[in-house]
Amino acid sequence: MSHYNIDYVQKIREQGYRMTPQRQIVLDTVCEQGGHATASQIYDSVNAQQPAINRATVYRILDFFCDLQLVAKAEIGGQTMFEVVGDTPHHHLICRQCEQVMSLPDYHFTELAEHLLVEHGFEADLSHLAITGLCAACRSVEDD
Amino acid sequence: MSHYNIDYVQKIREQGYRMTPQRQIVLDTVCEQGGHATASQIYDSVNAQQPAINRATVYRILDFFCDLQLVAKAEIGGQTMFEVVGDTPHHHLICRQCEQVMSLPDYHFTELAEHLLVEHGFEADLSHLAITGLCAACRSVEDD
DNA sequence: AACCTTATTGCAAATTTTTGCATTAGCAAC
DNA sequence: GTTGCTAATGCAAAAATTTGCAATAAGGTT
Ligand SMILES: [Zn+2]
Ligand SMILES: [Zn+2]
Ligand SMILES: [Zn+2]
Ligand SMILES: [Zn+2]
Repeated sequence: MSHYNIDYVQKIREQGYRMTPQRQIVLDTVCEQGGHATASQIYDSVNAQQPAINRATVYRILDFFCDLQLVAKAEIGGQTMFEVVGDTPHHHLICRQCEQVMSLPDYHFTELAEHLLVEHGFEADLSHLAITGLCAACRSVEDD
Repeated sequence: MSHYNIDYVQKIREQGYRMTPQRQIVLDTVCEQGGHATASQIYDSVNAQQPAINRATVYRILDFFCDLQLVAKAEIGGQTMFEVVGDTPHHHLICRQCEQVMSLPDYHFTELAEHLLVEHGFEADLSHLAITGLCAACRSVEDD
């Protein structure tokens, strides 16, 4: 999952914010991570490359990227995870029993998005939802 | 929002867990709070009544109630909020611009739940979702 | 290239949340 | 009512996250 196809620098500047080396490194790191990573994991990785970058800075940058929707945050298995908002938006179904995490392409939610827009005028960011519940396997066990 | 109409004691015991005075007080407190409250706010309130109850205990109990689905947790406005799962399940639409929080009855999501069940065998807990996006008011401003 | 405005950073401290472990106390069985 | 098993609590320390503030630097302007 790379970010090089989005003009994130422009996206940052056109809102009056600034691009900094710290932000560049954090963004690169989140991208390299590929899947989901916690803030702490991302900090560790950033720290390994650039020990001078402060922990608070990394946390603030992750927050900032979420606001700009360059990065998505979701609670998965009791942990807050970060992931680049890439070219393939997706959602997750998380089993509360076996903790399994399934991924799901986002077209399943277009109907819902449409509904929220038409009936509530609300333009939902359905780019990375984490929904908990019981997976098929765990459901059949519960039926005993 | 009261919990006195659910047999939460049975729900706890039938899973092999125990009812304790600490759990009783935390549950009462979450109910009294009415709407959403952070773990810290709940601790403060518990602490005011029973200073002997430890902070870690309150955090563990909130987590426990979430697992049992007596309490729902959701990220709202950048904060993790707790709320009793009452007799009227609902969801929230949170505007990323003006931070406004709207409530929504849960029947809007039955279609989605159905879909996830039929196509993915996944029984979603759609009891308290928090969806971010842009509200109608903020959308019309952006169109300028 | 020098200058200005103010967004961003680093630092240190505060706050919040999690964790390991010894002790306590539910509650089921007798 | 006593006993026994083990879930749950308190405590203290660790880890994670947030915050206030002075110093720094991005990037638009001259
Ligand atoms: Zn994901
Ligand atoms: Zn499962
Ligand atoms: Zn709610
Ligand atoms: Zn709004």
